[in-house]
Amino acid sequence: MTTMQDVATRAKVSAKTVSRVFNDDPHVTEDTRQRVQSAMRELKYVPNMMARTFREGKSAVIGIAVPDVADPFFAAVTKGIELAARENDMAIVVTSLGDNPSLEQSIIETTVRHQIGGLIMAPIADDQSYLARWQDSFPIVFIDRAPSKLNADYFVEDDFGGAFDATQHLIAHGHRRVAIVGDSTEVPTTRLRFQGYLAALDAAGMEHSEELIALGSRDADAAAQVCQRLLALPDPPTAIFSSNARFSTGVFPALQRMGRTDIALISFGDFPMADVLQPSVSVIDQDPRHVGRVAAERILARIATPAKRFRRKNVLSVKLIERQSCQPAPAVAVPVAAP
Amino acid sequence: MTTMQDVATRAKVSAKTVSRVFNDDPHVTEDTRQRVQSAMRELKYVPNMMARTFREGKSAVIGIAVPDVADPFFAAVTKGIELAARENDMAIVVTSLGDNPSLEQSIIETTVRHQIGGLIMAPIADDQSYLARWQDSFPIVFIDRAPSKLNADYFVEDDFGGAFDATQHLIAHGHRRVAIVGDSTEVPTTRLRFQGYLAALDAAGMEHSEELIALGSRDADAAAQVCQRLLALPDPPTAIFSSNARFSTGVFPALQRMGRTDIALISFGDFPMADVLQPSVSVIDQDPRHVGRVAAERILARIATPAKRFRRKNVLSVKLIERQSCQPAPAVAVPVAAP
DNA sequence: GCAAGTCATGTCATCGATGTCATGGAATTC
DNA sequence: GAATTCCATGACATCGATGACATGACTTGC
Repeated sequence: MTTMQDVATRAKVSAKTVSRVFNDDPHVTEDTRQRVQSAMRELKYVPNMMARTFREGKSAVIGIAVPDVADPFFAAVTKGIELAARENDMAIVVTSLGDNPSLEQSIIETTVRHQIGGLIMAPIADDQSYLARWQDSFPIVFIDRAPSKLNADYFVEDDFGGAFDATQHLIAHGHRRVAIVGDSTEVPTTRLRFQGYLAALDAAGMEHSEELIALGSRDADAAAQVCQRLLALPDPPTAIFSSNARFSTGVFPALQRMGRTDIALISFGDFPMADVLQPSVSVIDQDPRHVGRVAAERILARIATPAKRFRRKNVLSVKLIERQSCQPAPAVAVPVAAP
Repeated sequence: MTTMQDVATRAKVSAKTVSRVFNDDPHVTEDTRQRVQSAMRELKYVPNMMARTFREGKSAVIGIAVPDVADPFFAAVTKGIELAARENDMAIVVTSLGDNPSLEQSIIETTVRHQIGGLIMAPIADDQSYLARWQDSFPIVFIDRAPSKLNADYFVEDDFGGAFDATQHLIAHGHRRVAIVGDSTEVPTTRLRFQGYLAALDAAGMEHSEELIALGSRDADAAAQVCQRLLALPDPPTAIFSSNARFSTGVFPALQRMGRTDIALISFGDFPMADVLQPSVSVIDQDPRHVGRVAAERILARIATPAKRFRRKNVLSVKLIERQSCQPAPAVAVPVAAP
């Protein structure tokens, strides 16, 4: 690895002058500039990022911590962050938090040791107070879920509104028995989506029925089983609102295996191939790439102007993509007594 | 940020002694050890990774460069690398190379500035000779494609064998008109898959027909159009071998839009939801997570034992996952003259 | 013609952790 | 009791880039 000193020696100047040339300092004569530049070329000089940022005390790296980098949603978020970061010459270090909330803190602390210049995370635990002491070292932005027990910037989707729209969409198609499938309401995101669901039923003057509320599944497989149970009810749902994309990839095949593609389905969160399934699945799209971009831009803005004030809470709108999975409910939805 | 010096001052020792305590050096009395440790706790000391690795000249970070982090295949590879890296206390910095080969070098050079401890990349250009000068600074491992004009470790899937198996599978189901859709044969991976395709036809004693070779598409959309053209032929294919997963996500919907789900399809590379599409798509599975893991393990092994010799070329086996998309060819495959 | 200003370049210190060597006291050996 | 070894600890230099400040040459103004 050639250093500035190597280049300096070759160009017969001091290391400082090489630094000046490298950083386009105007106080260098054209002559020396030429000499230094050709020395750099000959020695194939590549700056040691780490030395620079070590000195600055802050690296040109944005840390990203999400539940799972391989999840299509977070992979797209990562892409969005990466593109925005690269435009500003920053790199990204990525970490998966997994699904064990108790590991969150130690994973984050490991990431933080790398002297990151900013952190973007989608939390999985319900207490981020441990991050407080880093807040004045580098900006922290939360995505997907708001932080708990910590004041920090966050960008979340409009969970309530999206769920409301999704449910309303089903109702508008004539469905009166609408089930909701999702994970635990202890997850704030899910709680909001559940509230949106209830609000939409309420707005339509409908009662919600406890048996159609199937929250608390752990994963896509569990969600699939829950569907079976729902459809076995005496008075089964004609439509299902899947409150997250990961579960939808379990719910859809389950419906298919049971031969019940007549059941309407709408998913909070788009997922791969949703548009080419039979029937294609209507979704509430969250535009993950955009989420990543705005989060990254906030980090960059906070780095550039630390004093400036920004809005902490940011709700990103979602939009309903209508496909085929929400056909009208069968005309004879209510069991009628024999005439 | 509290430094070792801060801790030292508080514990009334030198920074060096704090360093010793931190690194479990036995030459410290129990008494001082206690004092230092409590000082560390009180000040919430967290080591400055960057200072350490700057001194060492090499960071505890593995660089990953793939065409697109959001692509499900590479997202899964990344996950595999991450898991293996984390077990060894290494972080990962991820970069997307995009699809413009001429940018590869500059993107990689930007990544390299971060003093990475190793590099795992899936190249997109056809010349990696520019990496030669870093080869003795840190280990480099290629995945998915072998490097060009550079000697380095690589782990590739069995492109030839997988393509052979896929094609043979179609033939075994009675197909005699088997088309291949893919990108340019300038891509080594594609070239090998094409050769596997030809070899399988040959092994079955079949001639290949030029009109069924539809290579050179740029993206999934182009591949979709190519399918239309294929099916419009006077003597159209009854089966299609899609030589990469990304294109399959274009080919499948195209067949569906044309109402030609009777056409058999097999994809080199699994893709999300392939198992729940109608019909579900048979694929050659590459196990991306495993690819990531073995690549990371090689990097770690090279770091741990630089002198040891390893096998450069590593071909990972692939396996055929049979689903529904390869039904037998229609019995009346050849147009017959009216009796 | 000389003081003040301008400008190219260099010297030194710094960021935090740690390897190298020095120091000085205690323990051990003959 | 003197010589030797051991051991805890500290002082200093180091990694590479760069900010603060110094230096010395040359220009400008009156």
